[in-house]
Amino acid sequence: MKTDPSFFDKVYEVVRHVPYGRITTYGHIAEYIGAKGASRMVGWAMNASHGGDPPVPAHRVVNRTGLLTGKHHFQTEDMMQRLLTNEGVDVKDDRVVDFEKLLWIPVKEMKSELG
DNA sequence: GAGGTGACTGCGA
DNA sequence: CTCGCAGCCACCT
Repeated sequence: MKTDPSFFDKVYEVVRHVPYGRITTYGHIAEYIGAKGASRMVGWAMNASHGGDPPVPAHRVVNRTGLLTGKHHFQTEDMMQRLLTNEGVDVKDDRVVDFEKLLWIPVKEMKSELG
């Protein structure tokens, strides 16, 4: 079908599946939608997620090092960190503390969900 | 149709 | 450890 969901829609859906108090990375999202290596597109999609409906918790998406690289694209630079801390995710120096523990992998978690 | 952009990632020095 | 380069692919002009 040429009317298949856009690349962006795939990204949005995965991000929306990220549970509360959890985070994921661009690479894992890209891999899940079959665009492994195209992690840049994920971030690009996030930029278009503003005003999306339903809203996309872009603040739960960070780079592979847990760094809040996209915080500059929020309403305010401290918005991303604030949202994360609000969910119980501790952030320090623009990095997610114990981000590996809070890391949520769609390719892994979503698969289990299907079963 | 062609060129430029980007909220990333991996590898080498 | 830090710094730089190349690959990746959809969207915009």
